[in-house]
Amino acid sequence: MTTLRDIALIAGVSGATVSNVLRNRGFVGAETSARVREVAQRLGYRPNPMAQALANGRAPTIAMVFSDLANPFYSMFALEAERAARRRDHFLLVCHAAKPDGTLDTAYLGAVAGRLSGGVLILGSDLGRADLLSAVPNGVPTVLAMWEDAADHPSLPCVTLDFREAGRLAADHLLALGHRRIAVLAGARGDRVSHGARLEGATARLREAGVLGGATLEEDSIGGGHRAAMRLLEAEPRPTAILATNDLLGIGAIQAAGERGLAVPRELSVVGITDIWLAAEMRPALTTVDIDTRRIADASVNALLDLIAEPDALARDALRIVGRPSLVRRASTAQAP
Amino acid sequence: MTTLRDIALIAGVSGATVSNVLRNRGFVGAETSARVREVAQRLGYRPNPMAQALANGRAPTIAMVFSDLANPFYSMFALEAERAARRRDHFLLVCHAAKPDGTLDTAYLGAVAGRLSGGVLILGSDLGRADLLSAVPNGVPTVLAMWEDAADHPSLPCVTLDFREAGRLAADHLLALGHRRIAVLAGARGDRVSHGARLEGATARLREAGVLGGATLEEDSIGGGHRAAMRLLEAEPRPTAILATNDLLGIGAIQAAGERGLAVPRELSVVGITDIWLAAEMRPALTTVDIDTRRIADASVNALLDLIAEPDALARDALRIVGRPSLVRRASTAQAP
DNA sequence: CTGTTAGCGCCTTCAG
DNA sequence: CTGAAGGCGCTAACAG
Repeated sequence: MTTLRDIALIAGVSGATVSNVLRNRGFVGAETSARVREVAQRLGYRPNPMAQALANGRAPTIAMVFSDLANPFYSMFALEAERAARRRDHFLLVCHAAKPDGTLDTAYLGAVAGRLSGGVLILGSDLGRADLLSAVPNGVPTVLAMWEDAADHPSLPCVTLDFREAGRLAADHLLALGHRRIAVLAGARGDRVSHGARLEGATARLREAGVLGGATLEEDSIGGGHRAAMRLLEAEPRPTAILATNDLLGIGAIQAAGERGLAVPRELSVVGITDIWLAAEMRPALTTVDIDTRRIADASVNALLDLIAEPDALARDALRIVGRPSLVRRASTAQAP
Repeated sequence: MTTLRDIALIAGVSGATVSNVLRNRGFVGAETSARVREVAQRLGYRPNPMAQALANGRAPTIAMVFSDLANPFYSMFALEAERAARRRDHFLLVCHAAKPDGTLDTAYLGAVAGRLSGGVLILGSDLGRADLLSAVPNGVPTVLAMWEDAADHPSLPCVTLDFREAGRLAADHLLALGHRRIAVLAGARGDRVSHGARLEGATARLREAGVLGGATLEEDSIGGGHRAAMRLLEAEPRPTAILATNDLLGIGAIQAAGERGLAVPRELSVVGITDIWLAAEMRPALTTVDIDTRRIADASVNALLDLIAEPDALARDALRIVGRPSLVRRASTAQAP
C-alpha cells in the first residue's frame, strides 16, 4: 500500500508538501507540485480515508438505518440516498438495525454512530419513538426521515412530507370519481397503526364528504392487503373503492379483487400512496399518490451532512417538509359504478 | 467524545491497560480490571472503529457493489449480506457503482477499496468482465458473487450457483407438464444476454426433448417481460408455456397473458428463475426456481472476510458453487392444455 | 514556498 | 501484571 510518505521520499519533499499538493491547497511551487503529482500518479497513490478521517475528525460515511431493505420503498430510498451521499463525497453504510422484536439494536448503532459514520439517518416510518431517542448515542448528528406524523415528531431533526395531505389527495380522488362506499386499508404493525397521518388525512376528508371512514388495519405488505381486501369485499353492500395507505396494500387489494372476480377499475377502484416503482409495473397499474421519494432522500442526506458539518445548523427538533404529494392517475381507478 | 485515554486517566492506569481490559486480553488484575470497566461503563466509552482500523490495519467494513439496488433481487441480497457481515462484526457499505453508461465507476471504487472497506463484494450479474478486472485496484480482496456463467468466470474468487442447472430445472418442469410449445424469454442488456447460462441450460434441455428453443431477449424487468410476452403470444400456434430466465420477466409475462385474455396457468404456464419475494406475492403466484439467495449472500460475505483475513486463502480464480437450485411449484404452471 | 512538529484514537511490542 | 514508547496514514499549525 503506497502511502503519503512513500511518495514524499521519492519526490524528495516532505509529507506535508505532498498533502498540500494533492489537496490543491495552493501553497506549493509549480515544479514540486508537478513532480509530486507525477510520482503519486505513477505509484497509484490513493489516500487512506480512515487515516484522513482520524486526522481531521470527519468520517467519510453516513449510516442509514432502516427496518427492511427488501421493502421496495426502502430500497428506492437507499438508492437515492446513496447517490445523494456520493455527490457530497460520502459513502453510505446500510444498517438493518431492527432486532427480531422490532426494536432498534442499540449496541450495533452505538458502534457506528458518530465514529465510523459521521452521522445517522433513520428511516422512521415504523420504529417506536421511545426506542428512537435512545438508540443513537447522545451528541451524534442524527436525522429522522419519513416520519409519519410531522405534527408530532420525536425531538430529532426531521425530514419528511405531509402524509396527511397524501391521504387527503387519495380520498379526494375517489370522491371526485363519485365513490361513496370507500373502504380504507391502513398499514399496521401488530395493532399499532404505522400510517396514522395518511389515515387521518384520508378519513377526515371522507367524513367531510359524509362518507363513513372506518379503517381496516393490516400488516403493510402485498399479502396483508390481499387478506384485508378479501374480507372487505365480502361486505354487503360491497365498497366500490379501496383507499390503501400504502402501495403494497393497494396491490394486494387489486389481487384480491381479481380473485373475487371483480374488475378493476370498473367494479372496484383502488388507490395507494407512495408510488413505489412496482405501482407502475402492476396490471392494472396502480393509481397512487407520489410522495417524491427522491427529493426526500436527497434532502435527508443533505440535512444530515449539513448537521455533521455544523452541529448547530439545525435545531434539535427542526422539521423540514419536502415536496408536495401529487396524484398519479393510472389504471386502477375509475368513475364509480 | 470519551477516549481510551480519558478512562485511563480517571481509572488511574495507562492506556495500554485499559485496552487490555476492554479486549479481554487477560493480562490484567481483577481489581484494576473491574475499576477500568466501571469507568468505561460510566463514561459510556465506545472504541473508535476508525482508530482501531488504522492501528491494526483492518477495516470493519466491506463494500458491496451492484448495479441497481432497487431491483428486488439485489435488495434481498443486500439484506442478507448485511446480516452475514454483521455476524462477523463488519458493516456493509453499499456502492451503486455503475455509471450511467453501465460501466463501473473506477475512481469511486478506488476510494473505498481496501481502505475504507477491507474488501469488495461485486454483484456481477450484469457487469462487463473487462470492466470488472480493472475496476478494483490490484491487491484488494475481491469476491465476485452471482456470476452467471461459472464455467467461464473472470479471474476473481467467485461465489455463485449452477445457473445452467436452474435453467434445466425450469425446462424440465414444463416438459414434465407436457408442454411442447415453449417460448423462452431471456434477460438482456442491450443486445448482450445477461442470463446466458440459464438460457443455455434451458434450451439445451428443450432441444434434447425435441422442442425448438429460440429465445426472445428483453430488458430484465416486469415491463420487459410484458413487452416480449405480448409479442410471443401473437404467434400461431401460440406457445402453451413461457420459460423466463428471471422472475421479473415471468411476472411481466403473466400480466401480458392477462391482457391477451389468456388464463394462467390453464391456457399458459409461466415459470421464472430466482424466487424473489415478489414471485410468491403475485397472483397467480409464480412458479420459479429457487436459487437460495440467502446462502449465496452468506457464502459470498464469508468468502470475502476470509480472504481479507488471509489474503492467500483463496486462489485468484477460486470458484465456489453454492446450493442447488430447486423448483418451487406455485400457481403459474399446470398441465399443458 | 517548504519542512518540522504535533497530534487524531488506538494497538502492540517491550521493559519494568 | 503494568506502563512507556512507537506507529498506523494523514492533516494542521507553525517555523523557516
